[in-house]
This record gives sequence, structure tokens and C-alpha cells, in this order.
Amino acid sequence: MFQQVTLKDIAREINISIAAVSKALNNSRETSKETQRLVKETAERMNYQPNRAAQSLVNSKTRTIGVIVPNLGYNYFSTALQGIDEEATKNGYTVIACQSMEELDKEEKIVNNIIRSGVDGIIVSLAQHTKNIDLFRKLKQQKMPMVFFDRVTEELNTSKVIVDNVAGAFGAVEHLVKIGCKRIAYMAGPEELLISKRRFEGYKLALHKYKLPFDESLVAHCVFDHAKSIKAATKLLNSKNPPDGIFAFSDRIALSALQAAKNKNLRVPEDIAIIGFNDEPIASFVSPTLSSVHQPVKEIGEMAARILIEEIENGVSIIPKVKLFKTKLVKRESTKKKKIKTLE
Amino acid sequence: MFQQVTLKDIAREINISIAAVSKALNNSRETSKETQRLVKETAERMNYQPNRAAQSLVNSKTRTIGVIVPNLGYNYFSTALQGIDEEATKNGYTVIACQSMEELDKEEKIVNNIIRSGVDGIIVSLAQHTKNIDLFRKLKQQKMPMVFFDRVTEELNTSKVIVDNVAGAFGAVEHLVKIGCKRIAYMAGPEELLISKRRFEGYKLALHKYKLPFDESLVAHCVFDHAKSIKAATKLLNSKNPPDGIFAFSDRIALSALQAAKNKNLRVPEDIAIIGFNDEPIASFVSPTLSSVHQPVKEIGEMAARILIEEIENGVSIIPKVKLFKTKLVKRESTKKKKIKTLE
DNA sequence: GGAAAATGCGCAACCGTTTGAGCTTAAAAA
DNA sequence: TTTTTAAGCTCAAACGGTTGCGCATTTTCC
Repeated sequence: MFQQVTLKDIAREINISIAAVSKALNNSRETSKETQRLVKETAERMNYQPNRAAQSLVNSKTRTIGVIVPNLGYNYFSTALQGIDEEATKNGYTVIACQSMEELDKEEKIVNNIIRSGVDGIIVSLAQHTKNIDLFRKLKQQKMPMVFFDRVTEELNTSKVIVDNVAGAFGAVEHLVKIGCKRIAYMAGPEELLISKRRFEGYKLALHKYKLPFDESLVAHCVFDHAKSIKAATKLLNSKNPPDGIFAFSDRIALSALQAAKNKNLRVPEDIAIIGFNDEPIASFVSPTLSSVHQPVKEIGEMAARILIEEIENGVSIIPKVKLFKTKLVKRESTKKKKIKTLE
Repeated sequence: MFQQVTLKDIAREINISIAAVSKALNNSRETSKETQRLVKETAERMNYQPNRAAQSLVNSKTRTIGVIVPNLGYNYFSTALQGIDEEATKNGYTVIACQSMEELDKEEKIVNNIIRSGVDGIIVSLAQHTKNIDLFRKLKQQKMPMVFFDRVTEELNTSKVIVDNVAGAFGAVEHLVKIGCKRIAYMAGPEELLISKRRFEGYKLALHKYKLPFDESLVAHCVFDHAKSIKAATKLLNSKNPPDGIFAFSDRIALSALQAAKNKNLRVPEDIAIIGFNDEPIASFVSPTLSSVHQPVKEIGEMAARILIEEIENGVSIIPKVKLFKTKLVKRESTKKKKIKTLE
């Protein structure tokens, strides 16, 4: 490792017991103000840094939190990680970040690995097809502090940080309706994903409110693969009765839709309006710029960390905290109002 | 923490000393094959996980590596982190990731924090204006294993993983020349950045080779700020003798240039060709798609981790390893060949 | 002024693991 | 059979902290 001065050194320096030094540094009432001052001063001067391993060993705490996300390369997750990292650092915790690469077995391996490396708690966003909730269920039983965010599961009653996906989706679809779309498609995410289902609900609610018929054929499920998503979008656009608006599960899928539209020489938004979800930076860079449903991702990360640290320090409560953030509709070129006639 | 079964439990279970259990698990010759088998079997059955803190304490190794990058939100760094994480995991190390947010004092704080939390080594990409090399110099003196990547410094003789920035830049500018550009601007990064200087060298080399005059007024230094970069690009484009090609330090800056061109209703690449650096995913999404100089970012991360682990396990060698990766020119729409007349 | 209470410090055990130095027993050499 | 050697195990110290308890010493109170 990289250890130099220990309690022993300080103790020797000022002719005092190791125990006294430790207590002085921890402001124990068993030491005098004067000793505390002297000890702290010496510690500072000698540049003492407590050995974390030793501390961990005795109080069974590592001040480390583990983060498991599907892919650190996704802007969404790296941004969330930023928030987590910031909040953790502020509270004297360090963050271990791992990615499941959307693979179930890897997720399991990582979780085990991260646990054994001694984290005090974990923050998780589930892999795409996660079915192995059992692992997390077991952890929960063992009272491991645990917070899920974004990719959460209903099957586990733990703390969660999410956005109101239903409302977000509703707003997006409502927006499409208001700019004149009559046939709105939903390019969903993987079927297993709860957030995809939730957005589906919001989609249907909006259709219902605006008395648009729900058409099963306008729903396409996508995996996270640009090429495949383009194909899915193309299929939609090629159908006998194609949509005039697409609500996509994510910006990435929306971009695939955009590409598909371009390939077919369709104008966006005139021929087909497109709106995504997440409001990743790329949304403002593409052409046409992409409307999207904004999530306060960094805040979500911060909140997840805050809740986790709370659980670590005060114990896991029986009633988990669930924090719901609001989304914000961001209108851009890909959903500019259609010609007047649609305003009828 | 989260500890259950210890060596003691195993020892009790099979009526053997703790020491014997430890040795058996570590395949010590001081234990019989038979005991080893039995111990391992029992350990497996009882789901034993060694307590890392205890191990760290005794052998002064944490099997943890620290990564410090300017910003985890940049695709470049999160991709590198992916590579680092993968290689680290493969070797039984865990990764602690931190971001300096391009701030010097934060970088210093983070480094200290990460060190005291007991990492075995660090992988660093420097913050924008880093002048505080002293911190790292001290670490080097103390033989802390350390690998720099991308944002490296010449002032420190440590292991490094970088791309051939000069050649990469040269290739990009050469490409601009070949499609017919006569006045090529360089939108540089922050002046302090070595990689920006290197790309500047490549830029000048290419100009020289193709007998194009070097014009100081065609060089603009940018910080990492979209709005400011747009301004810088606009200024270039508004000059009396504007460029017909722009080589940008990064894709992000290239995108700012693209935006500036659009604002002025210039056609890309007809009026102004633009090429970036890094080949981030966004380059293929913007319109026109952006040519760029590709870096094998994930491999860079992997290599950095590999070298670091080597240093951790075999000691820091006097002659540091320097690994230079090749870049690859990726031609896209933003540098499509100009009209025939320029091919003269 | 003397007993009781409070203050400040040191002793020693403990967290879980590793590791060299014995120690015991059985096998090999004399 | 006796001695040497090796194999296989246990003991105990060590890593660097934390913490309950006991012991002086001082302060408080009657």
C-alpha cells in the first residue's frame, strides 16, 4: 500500500499511549482538550493518514460504496455516476464503479465481487434482461444497504430513485398530439424493462385522453443496438399505415428512428415527428435537433448516494425511501409544429 | 461491512487451526493435498469470502486501483474507464473512479483522498490546467505505481499510454489538403495541454509538407465550453480571409465549429470542411456526419491498467513503459471531396 | 480535612488474515 | 534400533487501528 506515519509514531513523538492518540483524534471525552490539540497538531505536522484497512477491520465499515450500472459508456450512467461520486466524496466515501455490460452473469459476478471487496452499500441500475433478482433479494435479507435507480424492479421492496416515467411519456405523447400527430408509434425498450413498461403506460394514457385509437402494430420493441433499431423503425415507416409521430424509449432509439427516416427521405418533423427520452447532450447536436424528455440525471445520482449513505449510517429502514423526480419536456426541431391544417 | 464466515469458522468446522486453513487456501506446501482439498471444499460450502481489509492490513496491498480523469461525462473517459475496469476485473482488482472536473485543487484533493483510501496504484489523465505536477512528482519519488494516459505531462518520467498525436493530426490535415482545402485552421485545445501542442505540431508539419503557409491568425485556442468555442469558430469564419477547412482539437470543438458554420449558413464541407479528433459516437450522428481521428480508447484504458498492474506486482521499474497507439483517420461527410476544380 | 466523584490516561483485547518459528509424528537413513 | 529428515500441523506475533475497563490523580462537596 502506501502507508507512512501511524498512531504509534504520533504516540512515540509526544510520549503518550497509542490509545490516547486515537481517542484524542476522535474527540473522545476521555482525553483533555489540551491533549487533543497537541495530538491533532502533531498528526497534522507529521501528515498522518489513518489506515483505512485497519479502521475497516475494527469497525466493519469501509466507507466505500459500490455502483453497478449496465454501461459506463452511456451518457446517462456516467452522468449519474458523476452525481453519485460528488455526493459520496462530500461525505467521505469513495466509489467503486462497475458495469454489467447488460449481461446477467456478469452482473452477478460483479455484485459478488464488489460485496466481497467490502462495500458498505450498493447503488444499482439493473442490466437489460435481469431476471436474477434472487441475488439482490438475498442481499436485502442480509440488510445490505441498497438503492436502485433508473432500471429498477418492482419485485424488490428497496429504496429507489426514479423519474415519473408515466408522466414523462404522457407529456411526450401529448406534445406529439398537440403538434398534430394522429398516428403515434412507441418504439419501446427491451420488454423486460420496467421503465419501458411505465413509459408504455404513459403512452397509452395519452392516446386515451386524446381519443386516439391504440394500435398494437405501432409498438415496436427494440434492444440497444443501433442497426437493429433502425430496422425496427424502418419497418414501422414502411407499413401500409405508417405513423406520423414516434415516441422513442430513449434518445438513442430516437436517433435510430431519425436515421431510418433520413434513409427513406422523410422530413422530420413534417412527415414524421420524433421525440426521445433522457435529453442526452447528443439531442442538441443532431440535425434536426431532437426533442426529448429531460431527466435530472445528476440529481438522481446524488439522491441515490444520499439515501444509500443514510441507510449505511442509520441502518436499513423497514420502509424503503422512494424518490420520484419530475421530468421536463424539451421541445426541439424534431417536433416543430406541423402545418396549420393539422391545427384545425 | 458485510462479513460472515471467517477462517475461524472453517477451522472450527473441521477441527484444524486457523493458520492451517489459511495456508491450505493459499496452497502452501506446509499443508497436505488432502487438507487443502477438504479446506477448499468446506470454504466453498460455507461460502467463505476473505476479508479484504484484514488481508490489506497484513500485506499492505488493497488490490484496488484509482482512476482520476477530468470528467466522467466525457465519452472519451468513460470509454477508457470501461477498458480499465475490464482489465482490472480480469486481474482481480477493483477500480475506484474519480473526476477532477478539470479543477486543480480538486485534483489534488482527490489524489490525496484516493491515496489514503489505500489504492495500490493510480491511473491519471490530467486536468486541463494542471500545473501541480509536484504532487505527482512526490508520489513518483515514493514509488507509487502510476500510469498516465491521454492528458499526460512531459515533466514526469512515468509510464504513459497515448496515441501518436502528431501523426494523427498530420493525417487529418493532410486529408483536408487532399480534398482541396487551401486555408486550414486549427481550433486548438487549452494551451497548457500537451496533446494540443502535439496536434499543433502535426498540423504544422502537414502544412509544411504541402507547402501551405502557416498563418498564426488561423489558430484559435478553445477551452471546453460549447458557447465559447462557437464564438471562437465564428470569429475565424468572419475574418477577412476565412479558412476553408478546420482541424479541431476534439470532436466537441468540431461540433462547435459545425454549429458556427450552420449559424452562418455555410455549407459543410462545400464552404468549409471540418474534421475532429477522437471519433466519439456522436460524430456519426450529427449532420453532416463528422470526420475524425479515431483513437482506440478502450484499448488505451486496458493497456494503462495492464501496465499499472505490472508495476504494482513487479515493482516500479526505473525505465517507465511508454505505449504509443496509432490513430485511424475516419472520413465522413464533413470532409467529402470538394468540387472537381480543386482537384486540379 | 476526608470521602466521593470526576477527569485523563494506559492496558489489553479485538477485528481477520498471514507467516515464520517451533513442535510432533512418521518415514527414511544409518 | 537409533538418528536424521521431512511432512504437516499449531503457536503466536504482526498489520494499525478502536474501545471498555481499571487506575491514578485531581476536583468537588459536606
